[in-house]
Amino acid sequence: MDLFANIGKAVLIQSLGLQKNYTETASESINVIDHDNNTCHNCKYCDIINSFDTDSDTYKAAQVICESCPHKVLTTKTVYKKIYHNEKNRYGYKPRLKSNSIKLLLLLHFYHPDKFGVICNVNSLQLAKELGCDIKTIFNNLEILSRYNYISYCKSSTYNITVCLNDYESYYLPANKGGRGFFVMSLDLLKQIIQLENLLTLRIHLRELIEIDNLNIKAPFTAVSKTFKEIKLVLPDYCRPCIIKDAISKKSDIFDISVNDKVIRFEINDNFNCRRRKDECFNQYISLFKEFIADFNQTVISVNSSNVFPDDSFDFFSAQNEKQDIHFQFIKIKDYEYDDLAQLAMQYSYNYVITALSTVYNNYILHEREITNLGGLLRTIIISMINNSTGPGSSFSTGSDNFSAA
DNA sequence: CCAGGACCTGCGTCTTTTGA
DNA sequence: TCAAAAGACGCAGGTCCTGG
Repeated sequence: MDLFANIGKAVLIQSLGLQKNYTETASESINVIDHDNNTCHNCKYCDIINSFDTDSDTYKAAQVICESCPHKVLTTKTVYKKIYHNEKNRYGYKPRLKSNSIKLLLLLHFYHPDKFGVICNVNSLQLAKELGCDIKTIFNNLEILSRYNYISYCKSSTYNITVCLNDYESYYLPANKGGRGFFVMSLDLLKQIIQLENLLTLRIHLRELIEIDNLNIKAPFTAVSKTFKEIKLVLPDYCRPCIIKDAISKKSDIFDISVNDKVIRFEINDNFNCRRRKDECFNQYISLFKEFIADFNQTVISVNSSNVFPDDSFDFFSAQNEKQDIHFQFIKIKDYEYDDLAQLAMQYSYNYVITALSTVYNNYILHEREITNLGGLLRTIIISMINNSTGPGSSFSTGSDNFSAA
């Protein structure tokens, strides 16, 4: 399982149920020419503005002249704009899902889908274990997800299934090509979400997570406030305030929820603020890799001069066994390649990347074979390690990986 | 297959809000 | 201020989900 998964917002919102349509009046202050002052009072064009019909050519001509008048005085005016919100138009429609279907859909995203959204040979027993439900429930919900067009799936053996996340390719499209963005979910957050038993609690939590994520694009946000009315818009009709109250009274580690009067405030626990968490994590990985490479190159110097080999759990120096007097090379990594390394570590864990790097070292760098795309090469190696299960074990139980899932 | 529970719908009744 | 409209609540009964 991956440590982070990208989940399309359109799909997620459809699964939670579309918000009822509503209109919002937005106000905006704009600068306009103030004709009600002493300089204007003796002007012909001001007189026209005040007396002629706004549609007339004379009025429009006067407007143009006023616009470039050196004596003009500006004032601010508030204008109101009606904004229509229609999620069905924005995100498309699929039927609203129940608790286990939502959780299963999220969970599937963590089994490294390829770029088309295809996930091969997922063990359904493991899915059941992750969700804490019966395997029958897994198959029942796969059937529901498939019937509602969220996924396509088939059994590849008694317990293994192969899945395609139907809308996966649209997750990464820009807005003008129909992309609606994706939510970056950490494995930790998923585990918390799975703990939520009440369906409405689940829906409200996911909605607020998306909301905070959307706000985070512009500036860092840690809390949102909602009225009961606003929450009701995203829930089925029968959800009266008392039912919502009941749903938000269920404790979770994700949000600190406080209610006063008619406003409910959702304060997110920093550990689950994924976008911030991800940036932090990304930077930590970059410095970790830089540190590793610097240390490694130091080691190379002493290995080449003294022929004393360090304990090397990642097999960087295994070539010593095959050939005496080997001259070990430095690893040179460009700045943008560190970004790729960090990206891979986020997805597959630090240890996988270092193990893959040792393979590259032995097969490319020592043989002075040219590497055109280090990131791509490492990814290919990691994927084949995962498929053959020869990787460094479970990606979230390794010691050097302690901040990736914290 | 089916019992039991979660989730949802419709309806009567009561309360609050709206707007003339 | 008051009546109509909208909202809230609880209940009965239906549908869907879960797991033996």
